[in-house]
Amino acid sequence: MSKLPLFDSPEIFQKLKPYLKTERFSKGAVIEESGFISKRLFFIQSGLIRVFYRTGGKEVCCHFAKEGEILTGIDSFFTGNPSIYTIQCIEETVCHSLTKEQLEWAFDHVEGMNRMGREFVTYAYIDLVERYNSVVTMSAQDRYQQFMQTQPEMLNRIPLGYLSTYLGMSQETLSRIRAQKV
Amino acid sequence: MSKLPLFDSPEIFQKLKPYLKTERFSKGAVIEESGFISKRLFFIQSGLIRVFYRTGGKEVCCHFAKEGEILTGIDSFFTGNPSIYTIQCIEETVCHSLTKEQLEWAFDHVEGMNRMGREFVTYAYIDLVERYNSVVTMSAQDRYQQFMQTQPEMLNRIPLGYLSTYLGMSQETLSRIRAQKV
DNA sequence: ATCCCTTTTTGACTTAGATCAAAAGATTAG
DNA sequence: CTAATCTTTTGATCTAAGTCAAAAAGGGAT
Repeated sequence: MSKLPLFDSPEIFQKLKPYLKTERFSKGAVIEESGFISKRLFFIQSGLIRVFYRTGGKEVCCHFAKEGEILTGIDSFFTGNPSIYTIQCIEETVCHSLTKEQLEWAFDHVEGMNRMGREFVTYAYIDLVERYNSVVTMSAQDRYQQFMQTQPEMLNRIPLGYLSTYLGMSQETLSRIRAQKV
Repeated sequence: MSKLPLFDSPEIFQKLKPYLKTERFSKGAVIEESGFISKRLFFIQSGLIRVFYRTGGKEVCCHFAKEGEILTGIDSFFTGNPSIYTIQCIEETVCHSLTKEQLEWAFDHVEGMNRMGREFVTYAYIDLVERYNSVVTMSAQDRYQQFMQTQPEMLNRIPLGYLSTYLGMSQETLSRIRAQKV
């Protein structure tokens, strides 16, 4: 869900600080379960998180967020409907969170916050458009190559089974592509 | 790119009115060409527009926008880089437009504008996530069914060749699906 | 170490959807 | 109205990637 200037913006960070709730989650911990209303926006201090949903008996990862990034069950958080997404830690993770009410308050009262929110979502949107286009027009192999080039450091951090669903291919296919057998 | 409350929000509309440039484009007219910086945000009064990019010698539609909706070469408009998208009218179209500078001004000076912008992009994002998930997890047939159910009125307005690339399948496949031969 | 459990790889087979090519229908212009 | 052009359909292959199944490789715990 793209980078957020929060950690780079001391003024905003100072203003939000009193409201931020800091927590540590262990590897494998589920932070938010699907079926519930997403109540928090998370600013990740350290660690790695995946967002996935279940369909046809399978889990499909639709997002990974690591240190310095932000995430939420965006559908639910902004609409108030139960979320289809489950948020789970891939690594031990420390993050700060803000409730929706606090965020709304911040949008109205913290100078630059609304703009930051708008810019954040805009970049998230642009990222997603690229990802969308890549599934529609590129081969599985090319998608993997692209991921490898743009986020090589993630290859060792994300389990293959999660990555394959994120890239829109089966685990077997990803394994074969990695072994250059395709 | 989802609905925008502009036309439903008389106050905002009144404030923006002096800056809006109204134009009529004929069917097939190219409003913005790829390779250039997208300078305008369009509020569509009537008609139908497609946004596409070229890849591997083909045109891939990534968005359709009709009356009441808003669009822009979002990547370029917000980042200032040359756009990869071309915006073209599928039907004769009337729209109002705002330059980036005017929009920025509005974000800072028109009450409720920043929020509107943020909400607009948020809904656009949520829509896109669904679309993304549908290409990753659904069959071509199911994607067509879904489109048919959610926007049946568009079926007669969008040429098949455009729709197929939007749905991420070949024109032949879409034709066969429509004829229930798949 | 050894056992258990999870993740990854490999193999054999199937299939959805692509591609290529050509026919049939629509539109538009003169 | 007819020619020219664009759009859609149909048919015959072909192939990338999925599925199913089993073997191999890693990682923790005891």
